[in-house]
Amino acid sequence: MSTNNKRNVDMDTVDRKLLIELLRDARTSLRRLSEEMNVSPATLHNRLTRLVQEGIVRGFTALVDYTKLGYSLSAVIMAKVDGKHLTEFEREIASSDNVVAVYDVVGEYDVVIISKFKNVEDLDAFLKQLLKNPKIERTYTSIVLNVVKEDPRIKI
Amino acid sequence: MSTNNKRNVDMDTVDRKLLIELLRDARTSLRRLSEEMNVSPATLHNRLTRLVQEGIVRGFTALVDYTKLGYSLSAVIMAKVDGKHLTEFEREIASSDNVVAVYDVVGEYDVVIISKFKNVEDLDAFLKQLLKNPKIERTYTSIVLNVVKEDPRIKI
DNA sequence: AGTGAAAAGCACTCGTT
DNA sequence: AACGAGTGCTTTTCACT
Repeated sequence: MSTNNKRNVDMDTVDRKLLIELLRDARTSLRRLSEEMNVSPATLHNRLTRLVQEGIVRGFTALVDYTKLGYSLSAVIMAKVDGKHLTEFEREIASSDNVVAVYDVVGEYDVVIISKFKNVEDLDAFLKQLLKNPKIERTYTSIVLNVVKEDPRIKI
Repeated sequence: MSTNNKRNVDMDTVDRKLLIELLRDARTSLRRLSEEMNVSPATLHNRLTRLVQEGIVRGFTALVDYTKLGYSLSAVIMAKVDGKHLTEFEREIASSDNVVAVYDVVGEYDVVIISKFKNVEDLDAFLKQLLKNPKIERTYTSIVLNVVKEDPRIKI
């Protein structure tokens, strides 16, 4: 009954180096990279197309300092949810504009939600909306005082 | 004694639209965008340079499906840390290759850590290393069974 | 699957307003 | 601060291997 159809993929040195460089700077030019790597630009273009098609690369984005845009408030919310409705609840919560991450976890709680807000009112409204959901048995909210690190990149 | 020198910045419609488009696709061309927006490519180029200089844009990256690269294990770790050493501890933990996020929170715990691993052994080693740190009074680890959502982009 | 070559597209700079 | 135009890069395609 798992819906997880992900599989690990063969990646050679070229794919790996390409991925590392795009993680470092998504706007870098394939041409310059191709010179460094002693392959043709066309090859890198093909490799990148394949990485995107296979879903290894989900897209390219700008990393933004949200505090400078007024999103000064983050929250880590843990919730215990009625098992029958967990998947539905997660889908619901993941579609929210304020939510950057949703993790299905094991332990005292079932879901961990990372969310961002412009002010206390917005966070309050989000939490109130959440709490009136009858699928939720219990929540624990940690208000984030300081985002020490937030970077989707890990060393691959 | 705050080290938070972040400030909110004036962003007009052009900045905002540029940012939204780069969040959507960081490899998009400024020229095409400039046509959509009825400004010159040179203006967009200047705007983007300014956004980067001001630190609103921290960089550009590829969004990667880490499960497809073998990082099938994530963990949400909460820690209660001796107050005197909190900042030092956070700096330490944030520099780890396996850590994508570190949040300074208020409540029962002081720090929330989001981390990724290839296997149970690596997670185990990370946790053991963490637990032998005398600054830590208490931890709570939630093993992530499923990453429902993980996307640094919020609607701005 | 990788390549070179060519055409189309693009970034970046600078002088002008 | 925004622009237009020019120069040199870059992507993308495609026929060939």
